Amino acid sequence: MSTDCGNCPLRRDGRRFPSLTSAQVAFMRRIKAGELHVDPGTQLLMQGSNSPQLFTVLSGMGVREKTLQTGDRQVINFVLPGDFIGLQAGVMGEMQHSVATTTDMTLCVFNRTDLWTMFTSEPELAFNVTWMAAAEEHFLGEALSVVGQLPADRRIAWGLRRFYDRAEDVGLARDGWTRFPFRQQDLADALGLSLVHTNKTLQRLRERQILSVQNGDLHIMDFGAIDEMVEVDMTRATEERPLI
Amino acid sequence: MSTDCGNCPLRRDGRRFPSLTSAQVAFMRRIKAGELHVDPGTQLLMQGSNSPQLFTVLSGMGVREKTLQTGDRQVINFVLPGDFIGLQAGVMGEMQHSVATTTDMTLCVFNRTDLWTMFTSEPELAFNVTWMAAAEEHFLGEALSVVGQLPADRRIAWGLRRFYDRAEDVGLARDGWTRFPFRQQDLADALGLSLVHTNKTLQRLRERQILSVQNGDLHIMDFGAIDEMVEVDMTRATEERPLI
DNA sequence: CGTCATGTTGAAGTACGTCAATGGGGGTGG
DNA sequence: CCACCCCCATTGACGTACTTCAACATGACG
Repeated sequence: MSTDCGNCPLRRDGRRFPSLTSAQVAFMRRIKAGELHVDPGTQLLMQGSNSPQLFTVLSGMGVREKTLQTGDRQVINFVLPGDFIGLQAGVMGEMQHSVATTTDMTLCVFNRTDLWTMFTSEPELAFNVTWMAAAEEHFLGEALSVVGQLPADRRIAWGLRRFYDRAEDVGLARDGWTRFPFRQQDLADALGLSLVHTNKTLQRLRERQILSVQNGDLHIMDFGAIDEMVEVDMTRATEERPLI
Repeated sequence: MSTDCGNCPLRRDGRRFPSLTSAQVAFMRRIKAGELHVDPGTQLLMQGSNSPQLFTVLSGMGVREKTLQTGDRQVINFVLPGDFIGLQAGVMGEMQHSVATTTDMTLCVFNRTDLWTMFTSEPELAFNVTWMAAAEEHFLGEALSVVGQLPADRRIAWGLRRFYDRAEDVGLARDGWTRFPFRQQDLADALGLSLVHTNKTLQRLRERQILSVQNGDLHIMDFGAIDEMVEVDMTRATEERPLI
């Protein structure tokens, strides 16, 4: 049974997504091709492939990752509900990274060809797509700065703080706590660190009562300390963010 | 004297930009607010500011850079003719990085408010904006992978090869040669390396007859060797790329 | 002819990576 | 209920690619 766009779970409750006009809801209903449920450990989009689909994550988490020819892996970003994935293939013709799930996941499926329809008939939604691409571009510039310039403890503080904020935005975090269904290896690959060094640095952050990752839970214990460690501006847009 | 959009220098000759319909040219003429000429060393867009303008680079080069609170600097990307800058501020409200010139530069100026007009009246141009944002997102994901996973010599090989390809796309490179109006410090900051190590690594790449940077010129001597060093897929889109 | 910016070089320190072993929890099968 | 395995977290020892410091060289410019 497919979720109705007029009753999208992401737009309910305290989440930071704006509501749509009825015409926009009707449009989304029309282009929604279906719903996809997948298990943990599933490859959704494959590097080098040419997927005709775009997805919006309704629930569940995963990683966007890029595998180099040596087998080195970079986690580009963690994937959370509300994320729109596949735009690069939709726009550029071929995926240059993969998306893999780490939990059960439910996704909305759209056909790539309908993206163009959106630009001609629903400019506000099209603008939202651009907004999201620009937001992701901004995030990646920040990630590049952190990985390029900061030492291990600050990278980790930044990465987990950013994850927490994103989880909070979609109603998945409260009081410093959130689910973190990833391995230390995933975190290491996201921040350009080795597994061993990530493990040891995580331990010291735990001892310093700053944050802790255990049993798949992330606990931010000292927001102030992280703000001081992280050299980038962590202020977030206060406005609602779009969703496709 | 301002350049006419119908005679845009970027769309002439062997450059990889598509031509526009006459309606599109008329639209561009209408929203073009003016032209800006600046000297080397000029800050165009400032981190933390709220510029009401968007720019397309007509000629000249520079850097997009992010300064951390410690003073550490990350060069996010080199800026070349054809680049569209200011979208993040245009879409998200505030610049999170700066753009600075390293040569004389001429830019087309647009008002941010006209971006919305473009989405309502010229969907194809709006789609092009999204295409460019997705392309930049792709580039940054690749940069993150390289900085996160590869050793110094491969980072440099990747960075300079990518620069060469981009320069070639806009007709500024031939036979392995192109202008490179940046300091070693800029390259180091782009790749997350120290100046000293960048210098020594550049020297070894020169001795190995792979590439050389001297007197503001970049010379790619051995494309094949670079392809082997660089662990990412260097294939480029063969289609024409958009320009705003 | 001094000053400034950039490139170059050597020496010394360290944050990080690699290697390798251990331990624990959760499945699965006997 | 135990035995086995697999995946992942943890720990210690060791090596090194990188950073930092500091000095010097070069050319442009006024």
